[in-house]
Amino acid sequence: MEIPSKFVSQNVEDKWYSYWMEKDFFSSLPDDREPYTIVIPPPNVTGVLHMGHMLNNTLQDIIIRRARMMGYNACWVPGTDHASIATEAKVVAKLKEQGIEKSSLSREDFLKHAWDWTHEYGGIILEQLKKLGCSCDWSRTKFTLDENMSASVIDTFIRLHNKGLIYRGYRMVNWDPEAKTTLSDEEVIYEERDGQLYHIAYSVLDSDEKVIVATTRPETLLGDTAVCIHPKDKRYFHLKGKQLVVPLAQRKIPIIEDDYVDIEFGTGCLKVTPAHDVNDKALGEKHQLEVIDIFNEDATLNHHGLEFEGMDRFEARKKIVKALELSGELIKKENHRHKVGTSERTKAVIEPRLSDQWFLKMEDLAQPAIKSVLQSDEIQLVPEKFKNTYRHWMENIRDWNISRQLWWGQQIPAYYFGKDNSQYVVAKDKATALELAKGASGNSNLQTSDLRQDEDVLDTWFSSWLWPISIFNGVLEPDNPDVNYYYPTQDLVTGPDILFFWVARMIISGYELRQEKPFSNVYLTGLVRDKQGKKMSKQLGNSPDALALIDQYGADAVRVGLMLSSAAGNDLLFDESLCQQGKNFANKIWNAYRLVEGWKVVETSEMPPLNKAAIDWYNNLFQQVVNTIDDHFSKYRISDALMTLYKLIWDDFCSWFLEMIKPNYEESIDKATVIAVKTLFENNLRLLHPFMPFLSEELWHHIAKREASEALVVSDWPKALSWDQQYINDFDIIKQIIGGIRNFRKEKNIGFKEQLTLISESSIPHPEVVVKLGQLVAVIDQVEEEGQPLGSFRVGQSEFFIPINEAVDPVEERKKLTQELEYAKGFLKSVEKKLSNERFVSNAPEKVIELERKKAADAQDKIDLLEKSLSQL
RNA sequence: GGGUGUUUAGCUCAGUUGGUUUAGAGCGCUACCUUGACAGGGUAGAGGUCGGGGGUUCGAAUCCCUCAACACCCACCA
Repeated sequence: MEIPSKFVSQNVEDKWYSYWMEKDFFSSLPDDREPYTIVIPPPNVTGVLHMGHMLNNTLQDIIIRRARMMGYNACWVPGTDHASIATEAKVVAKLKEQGIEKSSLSREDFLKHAWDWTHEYGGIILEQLKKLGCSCDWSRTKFTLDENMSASVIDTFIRLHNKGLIYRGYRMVNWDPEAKTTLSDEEVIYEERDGQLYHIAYSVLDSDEKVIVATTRPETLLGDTAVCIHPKDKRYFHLKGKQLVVPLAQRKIPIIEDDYVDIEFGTGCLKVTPAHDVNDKALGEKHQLEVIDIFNEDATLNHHGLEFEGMDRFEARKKIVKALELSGELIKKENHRHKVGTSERTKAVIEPRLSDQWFLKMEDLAQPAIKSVLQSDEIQLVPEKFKNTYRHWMENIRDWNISRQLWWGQQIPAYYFGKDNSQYVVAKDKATALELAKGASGNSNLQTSDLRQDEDVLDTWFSSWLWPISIFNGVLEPDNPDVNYYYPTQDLVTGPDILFFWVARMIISGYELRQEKPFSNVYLTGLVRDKQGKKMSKQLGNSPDALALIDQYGADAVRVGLMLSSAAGNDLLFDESLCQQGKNFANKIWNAYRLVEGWKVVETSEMPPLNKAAIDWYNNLFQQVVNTIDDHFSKYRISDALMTLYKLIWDDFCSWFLEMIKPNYEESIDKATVIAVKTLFENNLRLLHPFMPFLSEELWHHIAKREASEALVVSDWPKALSWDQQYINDFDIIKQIIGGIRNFRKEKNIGFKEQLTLISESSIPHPEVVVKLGQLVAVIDQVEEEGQPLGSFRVGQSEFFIPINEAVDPVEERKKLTQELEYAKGFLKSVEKKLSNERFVSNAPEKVIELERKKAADAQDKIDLLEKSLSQL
């Protein structure tokens, strides 16, 4: 026997993955079967596999492998996302290392570098997913910047623009001065920081009076165009209509009144800087104030910055505070803790900035998406608790800023022309744009060179929101066979952190573009956290190396480790010991196989009754478990499904079933039993395959030599049939009996099998309890026979004793029994109290009362028994 | 500031419309057994006033109120 005593995963993983790929088990084409489709949440093309990916891709693989075995046309479409900001930031950083500034490159040259980068590192993550065992249809791999995918994005932009849903607006946006781009609200992270609140004196024009204004950002005073007071603030009544002088800048600005101002905060005076604050912008518009933008795009001061021109904003702040101190206009500084918006990607402090941006109107688009999740249940969120979050966001949805000042992505298909580029048209290419522009301007002499395409690209999410449609080319060819067959998909598995960025928007685009939901179920995983409870992420660097884990424990073990305790929507505190548990499990199964394989088989002998009983029992138990597991799957309780299987295999199959079947040392076993055991083993492997694909496939081929068409990956998921519960109940009793006897194994020095035989051949004269299991008969009697009690066992809630010829310590036994008796009496008392409660009897359902009566009767029986036993001790 | 959710054994979590739960699982722990499948395996056991307080009910981990801690989301007050 050369089978190693431990399961070695590495070779097995490579072997079977390439086998599956070679035999083309994962790819899918439309046929007459029912489709089961999952689209992968596309990871960042230059990303590396982390725990979050492992978690949600394992889930998807489990679901799709089971679907495949259930006879669906399973199709899991993989792909990657261009992740405009993140990738561009990486490319810029890399170029910087080489001494190249982005600003020194043309758009074309930069994109060339970006593509080089993508080709070099892109797809690494997909290779890593293969290591994990992901059974994606790799022939369908998509990238959000593929030609067709980009064309789909442009097409959608044009379509929505022509519907009047996309518009251009001069808006306050989140500006990342580091990346020199706008960020969506979702990409801004607010951090608590200690700052200072500066009280600055503004002189009232033609008066000696000063007005004190509080601000956390003194440098923006250079862009002040008013100071605002509350109209009912008595302290400042006399200032109404007057003008102030901005310190340093010496500009004259008006005092305006607005009840927006909080009288209580600071000094009750608010400096208004329309160019650099969202609220100030609103005030500015209301009161028609001038807008003075004091920053360049990298947040250094521009020509409005006086002598501070060219300085970085934080540098300028220091200098300006100093200058105000010198001039006596800085009245006081106080510590002030406030929140500062930072860029998710570059960590730079974001700057509110006014600029031209493209927006998508969301309110109307959101309606079908609200309905399908919250009213019609066309789309199920798992777990349901996310419905509330979803509702809250959708009902307060704001227009989506879809432009980004980047180069890496789909360039916005808007073409400007005319005087100062004041006009524009939207078209899929320059030639079409030219025609449109000629029409729009009435100038038929326009040339291609008169058109200037918008410099910005579209938000990455504006391409990924089309993902379930565009990967089947359903945007450009809405009627093609693929999209008609695969769309809508079944399940989406992703993290709750992108419920809005992505999930909600896919639902919106699905209804807008195809009038149909993109998927039926959304399984939201938890975030993977480390032991300290911190979110695991690349940025924090606390994520364990996913591939190292696979190397160390094996892919199957890591999959099991991740699944073991990760209920949907609950965060998972990742602990490597779970992988060890997975590895132990793999090893256990491996060795169970070694045991079976090592048996000496005899063709001639008959199957002993005990084996027959055990096989019947396990068959029934198996059916019950299949039903349970299917039920767990239908509720997306993957973790529970695995735990159920884990217990079936470890406890019932290995610890009970195989122990009963296994021949004594040096003895042989009949062929019929071995065949039956191997069939049961195979059934176990079928259930196991989605969770542990490599190990299960390996053993599947050890058990029998099989053709490709018979591989486990494409075999049948066990059908959930009915079972005889009596078998299972009876065996539970047998287990308890044996458990009771086993305690005395040492004294008796007999094996497991003899124990069973002992029971089955027992010839106690007046049996009070007889349990039948197939042909196995356990006969149990109370201790009133000539023998001394050797051991006790419980059946249900009753305690019984087996007469055996060895004595137990009577003192210990008495103590134990007395304890049991007191407990039983207490219990009976509580039940009787309940039963004597009139309100209970008159109100509780018949079923419940019946149950209580039974409890009482059982307890009484037990008390009688115990008392009898005690008196005999 | 607004919202949502979580709080059950040492750890990670189940507990489905209040009633077969005198609260369960896995891991861990303790004791004993076992060296011919399994540097492991088996059996048994300990361990929880279900975050605190109040209420509804014949009956509450489960429903209501309140307080506390934690997490996340949204908005962002100079």
